[in-house]
Amino acid sequence: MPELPEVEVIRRDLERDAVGRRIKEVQVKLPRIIRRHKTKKEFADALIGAKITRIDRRGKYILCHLDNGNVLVMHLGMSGRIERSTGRKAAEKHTHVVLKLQTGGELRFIDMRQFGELFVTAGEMDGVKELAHIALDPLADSFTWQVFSEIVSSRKMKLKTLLMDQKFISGIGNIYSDEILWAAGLRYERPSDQLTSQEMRRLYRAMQEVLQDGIRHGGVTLEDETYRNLYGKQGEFQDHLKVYGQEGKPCRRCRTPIVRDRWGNRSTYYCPQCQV
DNA sequence: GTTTAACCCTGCACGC
DNA sequence: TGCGTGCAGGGTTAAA
Repeated sequence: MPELPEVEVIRRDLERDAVGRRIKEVQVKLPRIIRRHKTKKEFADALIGAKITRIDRRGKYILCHLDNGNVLVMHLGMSGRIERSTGRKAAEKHTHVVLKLQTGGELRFIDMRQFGELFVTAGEMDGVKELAHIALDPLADSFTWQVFSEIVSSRKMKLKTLLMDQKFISGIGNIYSDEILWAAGLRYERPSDQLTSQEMRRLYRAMQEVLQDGIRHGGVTLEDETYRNLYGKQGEFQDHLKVYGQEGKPCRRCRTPIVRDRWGNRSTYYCPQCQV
């Protein structure tokens, strides 16, 4: 569920609240979450005593840079979240990893569906090798209209597949891809190499605007309430969704009922009238 | 190169 | 009440 905007909201929270703090103790309650490591000890030893110096984001991955040269990489999967706690409140169900901080308090990794993961790796000059396949961030300054245009037009893929493919564009998932395509007035199955230059510009602008809007509204918290920010607050962008989850409701542009298609094993929502 | 399906997982809704 | 089934979905992988 967490996509680029939700992850960015958490990144900003962590930047405010975790940078400068030292990790005192690491508890791993579910080894599956640190599946890239052979043992809990290997994971914990790479973290204990280290100070968090910077928080970055690469697509849907959060990168906590440490003063020992390591990087703690976190992916929230579908239902993961990170909670800042004083440590006094009992850990809620599905709390799988706890990082206790030297100055008090702790960071808890909570994930009902266990698709999320944490791992520690050596930081390198040009990033983290495990994330080498993750494409440029669509909100990065270097992700220009020209770069986007080249990515889209040089492939023959359905637009939604392309938007969601982390190798080409990072951070977009099922919810935001539907919203971006609605904002651009384009159908999810349109071949990426057959857009007019006007359509291409609309798609680029829609991508930037929808993602920024998502961040501004604190991300999307659906009815399952799995997504919260670092302090447990829900997002508000679900109240601004134009198509995702809006099946049968009138399109905000043309009043035509929004349609839901089963596409692969995902749902996709669109307006059959104004998305062409 | 691109598409499709299966897999991982839990909670919930639904039908019988 | 209780059981089985299907669904939600991100990323990876294998097969088509």
